[in-house]
Amino acid sequence: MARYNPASAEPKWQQRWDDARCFEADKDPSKPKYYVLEMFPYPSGKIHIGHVRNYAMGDVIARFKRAQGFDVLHPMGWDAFGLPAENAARDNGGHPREWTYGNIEVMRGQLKRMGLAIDWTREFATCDPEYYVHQQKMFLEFWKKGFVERRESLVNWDPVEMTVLANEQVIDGKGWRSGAPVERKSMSTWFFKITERADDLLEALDDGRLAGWPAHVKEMQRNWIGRSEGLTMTFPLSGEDLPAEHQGLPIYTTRPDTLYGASFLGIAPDHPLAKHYAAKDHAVADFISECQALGTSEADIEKAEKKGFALPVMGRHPLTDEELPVYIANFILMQYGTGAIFACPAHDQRDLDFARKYGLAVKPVIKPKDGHETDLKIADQKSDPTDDGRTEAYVGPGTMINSGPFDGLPTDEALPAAIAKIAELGWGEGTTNYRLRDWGLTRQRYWGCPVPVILCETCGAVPVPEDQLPVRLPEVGPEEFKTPGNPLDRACADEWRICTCPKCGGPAQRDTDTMDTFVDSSWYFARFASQPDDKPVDTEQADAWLPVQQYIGGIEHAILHLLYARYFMRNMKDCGYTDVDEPFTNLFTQGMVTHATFQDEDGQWLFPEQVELAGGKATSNGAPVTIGAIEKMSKSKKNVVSPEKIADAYGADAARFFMLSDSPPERDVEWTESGVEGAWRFANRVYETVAKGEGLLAADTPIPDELPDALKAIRKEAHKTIDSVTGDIEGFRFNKAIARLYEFLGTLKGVKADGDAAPVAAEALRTLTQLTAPFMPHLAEECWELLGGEGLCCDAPWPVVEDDLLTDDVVTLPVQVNGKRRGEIQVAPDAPQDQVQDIALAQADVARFVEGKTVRKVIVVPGRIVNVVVS
RNA sequence: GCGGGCGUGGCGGAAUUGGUAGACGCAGCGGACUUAAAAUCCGCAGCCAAUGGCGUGGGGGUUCGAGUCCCCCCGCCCGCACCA
Repeated sequence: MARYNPASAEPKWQQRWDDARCFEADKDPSKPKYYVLEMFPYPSGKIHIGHVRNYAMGDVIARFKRAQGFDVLHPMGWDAFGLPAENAARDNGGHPREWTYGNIEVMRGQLKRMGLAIDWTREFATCDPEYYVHQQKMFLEFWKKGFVERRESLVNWDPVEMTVLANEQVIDGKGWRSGAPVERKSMSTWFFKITERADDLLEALDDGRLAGWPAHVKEMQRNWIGRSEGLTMTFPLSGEDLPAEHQGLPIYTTRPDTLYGASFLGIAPDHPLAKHYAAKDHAVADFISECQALGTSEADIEKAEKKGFALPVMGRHPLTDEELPVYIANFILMQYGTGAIFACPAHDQRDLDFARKYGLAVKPVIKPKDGHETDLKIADQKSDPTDDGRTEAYVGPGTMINSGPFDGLPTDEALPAAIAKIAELGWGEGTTNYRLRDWGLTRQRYWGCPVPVILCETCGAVPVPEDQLPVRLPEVGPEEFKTPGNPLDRACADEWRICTCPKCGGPAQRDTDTMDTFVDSSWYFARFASQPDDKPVDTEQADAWLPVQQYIGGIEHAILHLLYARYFMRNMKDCGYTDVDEPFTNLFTQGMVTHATFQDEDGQWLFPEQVELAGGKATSNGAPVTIGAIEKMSKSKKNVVSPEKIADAYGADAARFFMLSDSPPERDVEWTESGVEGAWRFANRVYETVAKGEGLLAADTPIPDELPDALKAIRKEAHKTIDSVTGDIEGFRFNKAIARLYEFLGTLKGVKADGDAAPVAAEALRTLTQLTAPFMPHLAEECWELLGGEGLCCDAPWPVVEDDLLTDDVVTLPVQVNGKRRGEIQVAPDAPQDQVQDIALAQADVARFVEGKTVRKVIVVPGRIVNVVVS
């Protein structure tokens, strides 16, 4: 018998699908719409196996939903702007554009080889001017509406990439790509005012709008937004040379209840007041630079010593009139709150550490709840009679003491009372604070979407008139990419950059910044749904598809991309482009593909294909090889496999199938050669099993109502398999769906396909083929053709379960004696309890353990289990 | 430190959510076919002192019955991290 040959079958069916335009969306308005999307790839050069897993998952959903009668949108495109293209031009010559489009060309071919059910008519790259022209238009619209603004601010400057980074792109004080320590620099750049939408972005996480998102992703976004309720209040300051603007110090606190425990005020090293004194006093300036050198990049910041510098000013407590010293303190962040705090050492650990170091007062104002009594000893201390000398701050709830009018109140009541009191006295008000910062959206790079703005000496920033859009990137020579920095800022771009102001006609320059690539990816999914020439989307058309019902991608985008896209969608809604605010109804974050690592005797990493595995030992050309940890595939450790080589050896179907078969999709999966071989074996067994029923579907014989038990059992298995595979696909349990397919294939092992058995075999083999189709679409078409099915398998409607075939006539019940399994009985599923009980007690294995004992109770759980309790 | 998640055979993982623990796959072992090997097919397979006992990181509890629920402990992973 001929074996299944993916090398010829796969291209053949891909061509047929193409010719029939099977996967183009929007063909049948009578069908319900379903939009499934995987995060689009960056055109780095070639597809890696992680892409295969990602797109295989989306493809299962796309094909499954299509078979279920949905009009499915499953598009593909390219997240094509970004720094690697410039780096490639720097290292290898050429232009970022050539590199990018060349890579797209290659990767498109590789993706097509996977046989994905994609509507390629909607493909675009974000570096296409036809795409970014609309992004520029929206930018200007957002600007007009006040969603975006240009402002002077301290930015995160990556000295290696020579560009600004968003806060989200700074990891441990280092650039997320370069790894270089980030510097702080003052610049005029553009910001999306995402903090204005912080509340709505936060609320949607909890109000059911994102019910289809994993809890941990929502939790990460919640933490990232970091909303806190508190009090902003101003402490009066007095001291030498204090300019008017510093005669009050605004601070932010989430613990206004501890206000009576204040013993000093603290400001961040880069606070304006600190700078004021730094200008006059070298000691202050030295201390500030010392703090900045320490930076936020210290890994063990937890242990970093609290340090401070006392300023020649005094604060006054508005409630108690006490004098409070003012310190520059290294643990205060300018970016959070007002960059200044009041410190209550008794009830904040950092404040306490600081107070102990500098001998400042520690005054408890909260009496801990019962059980914490020992935490508060009123001891004799010289500095403060209420200080008991402890080094651990009490941060829990309790009852207010030493707090004037608040004495006796529980802390949760003292908190709003303190805010009300301060507000009443006019010293401050209750405020909400966010950890989230506005999104600095521009980069000082060439290969990005140009900011469509002209900077005029007299008019300031002026929008490029709409009829002049898109502002295209100017052509610059390949040598420009060998120089660090932004070519748009250099003489090579003068012809483009130097222009006249559209407003006053005077001399002006273009903004040489380009947009962060996260802007490009914040709305691409909408453009997939609708791509008119004259506007970003046609609202009606886009909203017919949006929101994306199922979005699939890596957990690494849990914060950045997914938060930005949610934000951007809201801006688009306010501009009337859509009625949708949440772009992704259901989100699935898939795990990574990992692989064992191999090292030779010299510690050099080896590619998997350089290693022979036999009997648990690994060798390379006879030399011993150490098998290392199973890790995320990375070029540096060479633990990578090429999807192309796998497709050559086993076919795309086997690769896709194995990716989904071994682990739950949200977890990491280890790529193994033996695993993909298992998938290959499965494909062949399916083909050989189906081959027994050649032409059966063409015969189209009805299944008789009365069947022999053996044939009825096959029908039951088929329908149970339809039921479980359908549920497992819907629930993203692809590994379980595949286990069911293996099982079903096992039951069909010796199946007869002729005579009386033919109609049942036809149904069973058709079922096997169709249930396998979302995972192994090429094989399924080959089987479908073999069976004589009508048209293409991918067009056939999903099999429907006959419910009466899901129930059994006889069920096997385990029987326990005192909770231990002793035997089993066979009864009708609806047998009366006392009958089941009698049968159970009569069963020989059970009787043996009951003999000589008293039966106290018999528990019968219908259809499940029997438990006999004896003593 | 805070937040989230997890811990089941040699490995990846199932277990209808309180009801037969280990489905399915991988690796392993035995057999068939072959001169032989590969491939393929058939079978076995949690552990042990085996008609029984023990088993879901450890200890306790609730229950007729616990991988699943509750309490304590141990270990691992992820995110945030001097956020006032």
